[in-house]
Amino acid sequence: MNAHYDGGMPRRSPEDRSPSQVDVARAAGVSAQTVSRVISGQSNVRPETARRVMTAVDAVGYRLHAAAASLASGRTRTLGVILVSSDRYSTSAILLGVESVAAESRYTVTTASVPHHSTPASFIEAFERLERQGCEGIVILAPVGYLAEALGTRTERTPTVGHRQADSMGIDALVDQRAIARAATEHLLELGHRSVWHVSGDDFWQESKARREEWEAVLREHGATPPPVLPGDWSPESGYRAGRTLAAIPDATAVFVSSDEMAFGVIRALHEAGRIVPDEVSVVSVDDIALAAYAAPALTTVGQPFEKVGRAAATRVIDMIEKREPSPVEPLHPQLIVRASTARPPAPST
Amino acid sequence: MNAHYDGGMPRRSPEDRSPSQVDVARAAGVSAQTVSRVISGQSNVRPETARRVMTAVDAVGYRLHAAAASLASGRTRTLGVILVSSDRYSTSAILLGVESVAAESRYTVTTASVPHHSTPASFIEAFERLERQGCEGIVILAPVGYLAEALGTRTERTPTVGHRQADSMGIDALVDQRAIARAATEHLLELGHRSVWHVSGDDFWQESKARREEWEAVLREHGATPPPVLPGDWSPESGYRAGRTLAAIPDATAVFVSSDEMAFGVIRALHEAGRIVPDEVSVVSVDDIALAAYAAPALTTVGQPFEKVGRAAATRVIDMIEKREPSPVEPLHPQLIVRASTARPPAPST
DNA sequence: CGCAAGTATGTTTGCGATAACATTACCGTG
DNA sequence: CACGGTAATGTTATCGCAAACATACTTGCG
Repeated sequence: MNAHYDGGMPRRSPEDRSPSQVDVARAAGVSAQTVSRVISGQSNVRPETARRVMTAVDAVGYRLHAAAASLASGRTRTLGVILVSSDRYSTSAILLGVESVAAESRYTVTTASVPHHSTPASFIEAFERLERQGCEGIVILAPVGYLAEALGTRTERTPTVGHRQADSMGIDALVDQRAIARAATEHLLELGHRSVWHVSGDDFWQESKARREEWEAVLREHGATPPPVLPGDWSPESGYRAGRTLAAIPDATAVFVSSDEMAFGVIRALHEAGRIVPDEVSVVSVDDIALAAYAAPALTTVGQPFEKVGRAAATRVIDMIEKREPSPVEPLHPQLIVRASTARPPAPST
Repeated sequence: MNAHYDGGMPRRSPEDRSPSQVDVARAAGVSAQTVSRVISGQSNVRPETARRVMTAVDAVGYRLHAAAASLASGRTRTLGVILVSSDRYSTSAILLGVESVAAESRYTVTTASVPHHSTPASFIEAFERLERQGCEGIVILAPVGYLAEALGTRTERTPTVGHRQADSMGIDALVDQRAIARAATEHLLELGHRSVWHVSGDDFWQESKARREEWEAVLREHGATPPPVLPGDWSPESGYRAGRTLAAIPDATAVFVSSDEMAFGVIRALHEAGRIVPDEVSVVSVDDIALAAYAAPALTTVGQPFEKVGRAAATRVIDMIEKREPSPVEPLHPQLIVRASTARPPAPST
């Protein structure tokens, strides 16, 4: 760690400075303020003048000095993204969505990764780092359950959006996690399974809880008693452990697994125990990662429109920052993709 | 797209301003400049004074105003990262590495994603966007072959790491891609296979080419003629297509696949064609993603230390920015992980 | 025609930090 | 003990831009 970040650098000499609005102004024969107005797209400028300024901008090769603009205006036009650096796939797709909206609105995106298995402290650290860096809004791609609580009033200072559900805690829901659980569970029930087991995600994550609750609710609606939850943590390993447990339960004919990656583990455990998927046990998971179609058997899974989620999240924070009415957002529906890991339950062997 | 990004915002009134170095100075009974010196860790300050200042910093809740510092010093302390938004999942691990080094050196990281299948133009666009935003250095997590060429002299203005530059600067050079190909190919040869086929990555990527060349070289060293390359693009789908081709070739008993994700596709195609992995065909791939151990069969693969790659890349750009001697970098060795997708070749069926 | 209400532009000031320069305090030495 | 040198601190100018305020120059309407 560099305790001292800078020994000081000499000021650049005036000649090699990059052109400023003053230079543009001179070239265009207007005042610097008018240049500023043209650059920031204000309206009270004659089109003819604006054109002259833009020509001068090109001529002298002017580029807005972000720091100066920020200092003068008190705005940084920066969005922060907190992402969990894990092997989970959704992240980069969401980030792409966030960035493209940000770029359209002339915002910059800075990121703060937290390691895969993180404590509340690392999220707080990341959040504060982004705040320190002057982010005007923050998108959290890891709405861990305790997050709203851990972050406390920080989210009041800085508009914050999470891409998944955090019930009314200021981090808004974008994709309906309950709909995911419902689609998955009902699919299995409709195939004729009497009950559905569940391998949950890390309890840490809010969405994990939402899915579990909805899975329970759906089972109850259909008159089934939810079996105990098999706890997972999103990793394939945890899926494998859950799968071993499950394999030992002859009655179990269907599982709803909270992520594709865990489903890989579950299926392997089942396979090793000699239980055939989907003939003996059906598996539905969530995410539709690229590999889902290449599992053996190919996974039936509930997909989420990740890039759109990112776009929606960014749109929302920007609305909050600029205190606008929330823009209409196209609904983000999860989608069940039926492949080969689900089937009708086996005929009772009696 | 918001053509006009700002209608103008009123200046904040003096009361709700966050504390500045002047406020700290007042509280500590020193000059603002001394506060600045303490904050930026310069040496000519009595320890006692520094302590008083730090106490005052805490007391008034001071935080450095990045934009102001940037304007005054002419430095932004910002690193840009260009990343290809794909399901490939090395990305987030590398990003984490970059960020942690950046944070240690008090740099900020901003990202520019480009879509999965991108033209040179989108890279240039991303690069220029980062330059416009004032990044002092750029890390490109997409060692695309043509990139050095496409970027041209831009990389002279802004220190850049990540593509081949003088053959020693690139990400691809941070981890020896040839060593990866060698480890994989020799492993198969040592098992007794006469020849090894190859499913390549996207030709677009520099590392893809390096691996292919080394695979050829190793085969030649062992007196084998390299069979034609089966072209892939990193996606599981492309692996599947290559796998179908491969399945139709009875002689083929071993493949080196340039990514785990493609290996999933290859194995599925082989399986569908009734060719058993590893009994009839051995498969080695690259990356060691979390799911590699949960493929059926578990993948033998060559792992890369992604996070360390990120750390090394960031360390290097920062060295370049600050015109220091390159810091010593711990060597980044790929590692062969033998699991269940490789075996001795089948006995000749004659 | 005269005056209010805009519209387009210019002038001045301030954002918060730091580089450059100025000053003071303190040291050892011939 | 006067002198030069260095370490610690203070003073001033400046970075590039946009807000606030000031000034021309339009337009519309009674």
